[in-house]
Parts: sequence; structure tokens; C-alpha cells
Amino acid sequence: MNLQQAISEGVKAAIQESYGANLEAVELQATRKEFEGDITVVVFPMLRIVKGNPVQIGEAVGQYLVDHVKEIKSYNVVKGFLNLVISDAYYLDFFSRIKDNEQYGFVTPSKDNKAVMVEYSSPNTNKPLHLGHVRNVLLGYAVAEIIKASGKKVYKTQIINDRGIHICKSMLAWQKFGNDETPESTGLKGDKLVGNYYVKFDQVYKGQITELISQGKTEEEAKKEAPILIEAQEMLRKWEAGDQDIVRLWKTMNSWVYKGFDQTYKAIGVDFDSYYYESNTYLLGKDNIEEGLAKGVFFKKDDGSVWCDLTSEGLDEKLVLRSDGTAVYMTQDIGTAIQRIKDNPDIGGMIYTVGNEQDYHFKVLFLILKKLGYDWAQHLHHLSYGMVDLPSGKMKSREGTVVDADDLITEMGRTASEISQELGKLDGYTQEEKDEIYNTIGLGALKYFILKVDPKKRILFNPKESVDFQGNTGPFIQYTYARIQAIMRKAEFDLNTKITEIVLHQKEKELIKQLELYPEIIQTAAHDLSPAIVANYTYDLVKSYNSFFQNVSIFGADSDQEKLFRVQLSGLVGKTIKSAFKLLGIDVPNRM
RNA sequence: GGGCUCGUAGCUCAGCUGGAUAGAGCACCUCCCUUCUAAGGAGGCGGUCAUAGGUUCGAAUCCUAUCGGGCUCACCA
Repeated sequence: MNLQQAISEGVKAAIQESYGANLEAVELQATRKEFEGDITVVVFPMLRIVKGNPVQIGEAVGQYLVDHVKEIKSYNVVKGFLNLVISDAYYLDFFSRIKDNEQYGFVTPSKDNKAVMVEYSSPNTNKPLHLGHVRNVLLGYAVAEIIKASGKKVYKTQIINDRGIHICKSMLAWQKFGNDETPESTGLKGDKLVGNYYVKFDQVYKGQITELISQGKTEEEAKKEAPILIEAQEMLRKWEAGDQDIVRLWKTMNSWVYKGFDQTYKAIGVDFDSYYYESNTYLLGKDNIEEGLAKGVFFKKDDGSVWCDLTSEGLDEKLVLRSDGTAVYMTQDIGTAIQRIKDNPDIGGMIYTVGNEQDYHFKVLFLILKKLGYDWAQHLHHLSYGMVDLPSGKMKSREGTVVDADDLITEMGRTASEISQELGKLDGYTQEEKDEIYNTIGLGALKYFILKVDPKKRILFNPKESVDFQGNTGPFIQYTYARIQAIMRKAEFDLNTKITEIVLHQKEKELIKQLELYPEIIQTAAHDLSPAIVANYTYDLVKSYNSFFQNVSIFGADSDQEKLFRVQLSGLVGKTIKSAFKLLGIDVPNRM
């Protein structure tokens, strides 16, 4: 039984004894800083069951708890709030229990638990990754790690949009204007090279449109009749027919892109367990439509198109198969979901990390899968996130207003290096060591900046001002960690000595209370699919630590026991920071 | 127009299933580097929690309406 439970039981017993009433639930909260105490019992809800003055009830309960619960040292009542002071012994005991627990806060996965599949990234193979993908990838990866820590097996996956007209556009432009350029011949990253031809296509296309308009066509006609577009459409038809030359070109260019993506993923520090390619999945789902028709979940219109009627759920009718029998987006997604469960039968649920412009699509998808009767369909989640806006407005790849992922990472490292050099840190290190640390700091700033915000909110990203290094930022937290490592290096005495009797400083109690929350934080973050909860928790912990650090002398403590305790406490805070940041995919440097 | 979503300090954001005087950082002003890393700490200034109603002992939080921003309502993906 933990302390909260002990208090709850104590309060119920007190009410039973003093008033003969049966209390169902007890409301506890952390005591606000301005009052004395650690845990507060809210008396007001009890008034429904017990008649009387809240202050008197509080007094009675408080006295009972001091008498019957050994961890409670004293109490005070302010209005309807009963503040309880917890004994130092409780904190010391708790501290020594978690001190050497490397897995503190983590739940080890049990075999009975169903696995969760987390999908993220979902890139197109016609252009490089940009800032929007960065948010996607960071969120997906962090959520996967958090769920893992909460005790479930996780599969990380991505679906790659490797087919369609947009891919043909860059292929065609390369064919026409590429002069057999390759990543090797140009020294360009493969995804960048292919992306350039996508841009090239658009330039030529636009030129042809203006020309057609000057010849008297309307804009709409011109957009449809531009020769290069017609060629691209023809290419897509050939690809679908399996034309060998086209397929070979497609494979070659895609392989360039994948190599480029891998570099970017590696630089960001994310990985995947499996890959799904749309070129394989776009024909999936048709059989499932047949099943759905047989079950009466879908219906066929006179023209042969197949629909799902969702009007009873307050939505529209949704097309699931075209009248010519070909698949739409929804068909594929139905098929892919079912395929994934077939591939990994231990999956009990899936999480799709996709921007909020697709909220409606996923609402419908999940509903359809439920109607088809799959039990895992109860556990599908759309990890929906807001756009990343730039001060100049929305990012548009065709207009060149995107922030490229690789450039961004380099830029962050450079900023970190500038600030670091200005402060004169890291003197006496080799350039290589420095660069690695700068990279860690720059990436930490970027990742934390994105992850600390509630996923569903839009982010305004200003690349010029770059990312801050003070306050609620990644580097601030990394800095605290690095400082703790300095303390650990300095501490030369035996860290395993047992702490017996010391009087706790208020700042130390705050820290331990903060650490106590960690397991719950992981569970909540896993439940809400929100890395922001972990990020903000870590910041709070660091704030408490810094306050302790400045106000409580560590090596200048009065006794060896105190000194030892403070070093141990620092070490534990450091471990927790590292552990929490690992969930966010952020590294911590030992020095900075 | 229908649906979804966001609106908290000048700016960027926290605020758990309703609880005490709404919290941080940046910016601005005061202090604190002979002690473990000043990318730090202590304090000050700054709020009609978009607006108006409602629910109750108690609302930033729940409900309704309104205003404002965003997204979405394709036989595109």
C-alpha cells in the first residue's frame, strides 16, 4: 500500500469513527507551496455525506491521521483544506528504494499485453523531408517509446507513398532534363536530387500553362492540357501496366530517395521495425470490401460503386470503392490495417501519426473497421497534430517555402556551437568532441521545442530566431544534466553507504516529491499519447533541482551523511532526466 | 453552410478526472559568480483565462450560444 492509499483509508476510517458515515472517495492533491504540508485532503466533497463545519471535520480527520498513520507527522486546516505534513523518514525510505532502480518508472512488458503498432513519418518519395515531417517523426517516435515504457510491446512502422502521379512527375522531369545525373555524379543526397526534379517539373508545367493561356485557353483548360502533365499521366498508366523501363527507373530513383531518408532518420535519431509500401498496399482492401458487402456493412449503388452508410453515426455516406472497381484512399487504408494485423497477430491496437487535416478520414476509417467487426478496431488512435507554421505563413513545397529537415538540423548545431563558443565552454576539447556535443545540443533544442507543445496545437516556428537555449528548453535541461555529471565525477566517496538519520531540507523534499510522480507521468503520457506531458514534467523536475542546487550546498554540507545524500539525490535526478529524455528521443551530454 | 479543433501575461507555453490568491520561460527592472558549470538562482512588473449565459459549496476546466483563427466536408492521396 502506498502513502496515498494509506491516507485515503485513514480518512475513510476517521469519518466512519467520528461520524458513522461511509465515504466512498477521498480527494488528495499536492499542497500548494504557500501552505505548510505535503499532501492535502479536500474536505468539501465530504459535506455531501457528513453534515458539519468543514474546518471541524478537517480537524477531526487530521488528528485521527496523526494518531493512526505513522507517516503523517502533523496537520493544519485552512478553510476546507486539510494539509498533512509527511515525515522525513517516509521520504528517505522512498528515496532509498528507488535510488538504485535503473528501471524506475518503467513497467516491464508482460506477455499477456497486446502489442501496439505505431505508424509515423509516411513520406512521399518525390521530395525530401521537411519540418512538418520532423514534427511527425518526433511525435511518433516519442509516443512509441513512452508506450514501451508503460509496459507494452511496440512495433514502429511507416507507410511510404511511393507511387502515384507525383512520383511520375519527378521521374519524368529527370528523364527529360536529368542528363543521367545520379547522387554519385552530383554529390547530392538522393532525396534532394529527386526533389529538385519535382520542382523542375512544376516550373516547366507552369511555363506551359502560361503559354497555353496566352494562346487563348482558359486557366482550367491549360492546367489539364499542358503536354508535360499529359506525359506524366501516361507514365503512371505505363507504371501500372508494369512497363519494364518505367518500373526500372522508378526503382532506381526510389532507392536514391530511401538512402537519403535513412540519413535523415539517422541524423534525427529515429528508427522503424517495418516498412509498408503503397505500391504493395494500393491493391489491398478490395477483398475486404467484398466481405463488408456480404456482411451488409456496405452497399452497392446502381453504377457499381460501393459505399458505407454512416448517417446513423452523424456522418455522411462514404465511398469505399469506385464504380470502375478501383480502390480509393479509404480502400487501401482498410486493407492495410487488416494486413498489418495478419502480419503481426499479437497487435491489439494501432496508432497513426498523421496531421490533423486528416481527422475526418481517420474517424471514418476507424468506424468502418469497427463495423466490420474487428475487435482490435476498438484500440485505434489517430495521433493528430497541428501544422508547423512559419512566420511567413504556411509551408508549401512547390513554392519553396519549406524548411528542409537536414538544413534545419545543421543549422541548430551551428547555433549551439556559436552560443557555446561565446560562453567559452568546452575549451580543451578536440574539435570532434565539440562537434558531437554541439550536435546533441542543437538537436535537443529542436526536439524539445517541438515535443513540449501539446500535439494538437499549431506550432509557430521561427527559424531566424532559431530556438532558445534558456528557460523551458532542451539545452537548459541538458545543461542541468551535465552539471550533475560534474558533481558525480567529483564525488569520490562510497556512494552506496546507507543514509540513516538526517533532517531533510525543504528543497530536498520537493525534489523527492517530484521524483515520486515519474511512474504516473509515464502512464498518463502513454494514455494521452502526449510526449508534452513527459517534457513538461522533466522541466519541472529540473526547476526544482536548480533551486536546490543554488540554495543547498552539496559538498559543503554539515555532515558526511548529508553530503552523501545530496550527491545521491543529484545522481537520481540525473538518471531520471536521462530516462525521461530517452523517451523523447533526446540525448544528454556529460559535459557542455 | 455542416462537422472537428484552437483561443490563458506584450511573446512562447503549462494548468491532471472541477478545488485554496491562475503558473513557468522570454522581454523589462533589482539583486547573487574566491564554493560543486551564471545556458543558473532569488525577487519585482505584467491576467475581465475570447465574450455572454448556465450547472454548484466552488468553473480556465463541464454544458449552451456568440465572436475570432485553423482544418475538413472529392469516384485526389
